[in-house]
Amino acid sequence: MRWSQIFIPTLRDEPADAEAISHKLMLRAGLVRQLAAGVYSKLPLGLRASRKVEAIVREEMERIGGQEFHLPVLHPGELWKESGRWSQIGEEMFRLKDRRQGDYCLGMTHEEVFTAIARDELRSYRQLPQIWFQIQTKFRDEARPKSGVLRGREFVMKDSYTFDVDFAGLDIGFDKHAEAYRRIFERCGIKALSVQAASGAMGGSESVEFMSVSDAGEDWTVICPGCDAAANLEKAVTVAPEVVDPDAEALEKFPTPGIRTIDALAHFAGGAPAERQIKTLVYVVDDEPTLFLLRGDHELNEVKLAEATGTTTFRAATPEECQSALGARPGSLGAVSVSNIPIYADDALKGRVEMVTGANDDDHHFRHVSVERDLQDLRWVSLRNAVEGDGCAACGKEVSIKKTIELGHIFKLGLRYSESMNLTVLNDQGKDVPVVMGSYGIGIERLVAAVIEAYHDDNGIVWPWSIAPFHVVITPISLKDEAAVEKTEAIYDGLVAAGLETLLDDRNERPGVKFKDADLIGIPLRLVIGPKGLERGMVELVERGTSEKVDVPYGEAVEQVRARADRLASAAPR
RNA sequence: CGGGGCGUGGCGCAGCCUGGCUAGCGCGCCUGCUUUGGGAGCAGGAAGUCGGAGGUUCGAAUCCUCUCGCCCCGACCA
Repeated sequence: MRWSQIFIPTLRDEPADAEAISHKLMLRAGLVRQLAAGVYSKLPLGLRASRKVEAIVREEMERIGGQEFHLPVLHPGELWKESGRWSQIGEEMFRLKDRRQGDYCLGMTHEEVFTAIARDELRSYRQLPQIWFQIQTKFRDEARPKSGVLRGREFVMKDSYTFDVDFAGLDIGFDKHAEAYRRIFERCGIKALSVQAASGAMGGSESVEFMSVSDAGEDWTVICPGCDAAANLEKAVTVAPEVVDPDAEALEKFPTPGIRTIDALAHFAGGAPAERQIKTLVYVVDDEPTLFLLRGDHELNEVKLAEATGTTTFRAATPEECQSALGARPGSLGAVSVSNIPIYADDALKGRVEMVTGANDDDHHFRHVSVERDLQDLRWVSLRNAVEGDGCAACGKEVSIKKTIELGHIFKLGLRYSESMNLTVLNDQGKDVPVVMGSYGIGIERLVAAVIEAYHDDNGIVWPWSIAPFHVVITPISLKDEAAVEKTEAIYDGLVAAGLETLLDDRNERPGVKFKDADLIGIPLRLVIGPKGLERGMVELVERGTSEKVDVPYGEAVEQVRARADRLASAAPR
């Protein structure tokens, strides 16, 4: 490909609207352009990179027996009403009406459609297992699109679905996907952690996320350096460093005028540091006031709250509701002697004595509180967010908490969709049984962006070989010397013939411009052909990643590039 | 949805508070000449409904009202 024949609108200035590095570079290198919030057009270079990722994904899906489909993006609302998600999902779904006022939506995921196909076509356990996948556009009306294509409202996803007659089959399909995903990310050059995750509204029993550590990420992942375990902060259960309490004394109420916060009480004479306080939070759970107790310096995790209570219908109580439930307003709330309200307590409070907590009497607190002595009917659960310094629940080693990009997510759905949508097959006993499903996704553009987050320097993108939109860029220093041009063309033809995706920078630009652009768009190998070298019969081969330069004889150029290419290509697994 | 910020030639910005000639600057773009190993120089040139609507005023990019869009923080996130 000649540079003059491919549209690569590079930008000198940093786009004002971009914050994330990958976002800036995707715009600057002419990979994408924004159409609306969270909606991006792929330009030729961006499309080439995406296609590389898609090809890897496709190969690995086929390796585990996946069969490629291509489903509609326009879905009848009826289908989503069957699964129940038409009403479950809120504003995140793009909905529309056809001319007859029928409900439709744009697919945000494809469980419903794949399940409908399976329901219509699968009759017998003998047809199972099936692994079905597609690479298709999804639409999600995100509340806050951000960071370029990292969180878009329209994006391409590889989604796949497994159909099995039993849960043992699901486990196999799930493990196959985990292995395929591991290979996909590795081939893309990404170190992806597999992370225990909350299933959310997706339903199902188990889910694993594939995370890439990056400041541009939006998820927090708790990582244990000892046993290699990792979990999403939403789910991670860790052990707080032990606190040594003094001997228990008798419960005592004391006045705390104007003290409303943990922090204020920590600085109040006669108060206590945050880790010696009990934080009492009141939520309305399924219309019932409910207490949640945490150590003063710990944060409530609402995903865990949902898990503990078994419902997603909850909200923080208003001050008025606190008043009517406990007799005091926020700032003076506590659980001492409370018995008519369900109380969930975070594990970190177990066995603690000499604590301070609200007295359910405005401007008063209790001190010398012994948790197990003074609080009744506690339901012990993990409620808090893990924090740095906590110990791994498995091996005890201190965990770290890192920002990560969610590249993939795999779910054991179980019977969630087969039951609601009536997908059954006959088993070997001739009995109708619901099909056991799994669902698995990888965001294509997000993966491209994550690669850029991981592979760039001050001058631009540094593509790994496997995803580079071109392998080699030829940079002629001058187009004036006809003999040099002829030699350049000969090398170009040779590289193309050798099967290398080669970009010939035939633009009549000054060398500096060409070098800058070549670095910016991140092509792994650059071949510089200029008068200086040609005088000596040499051309210069430069590696983008290492900046390593070698002079190679003109006559060996194609061969040498090929050798270098083979080395770069084999550095990543195939 | 709460909070903050920003919309001025293709890109990056100034001007706005304190209203006033033909709305500036850098980059890019076009033409010509010179140049050509890390974003060239000179000369000439094209290009802007100042996001939109309404209002105040003799006069609005500038003041007021409404509205649309985009970015960031948070909430949310199959």
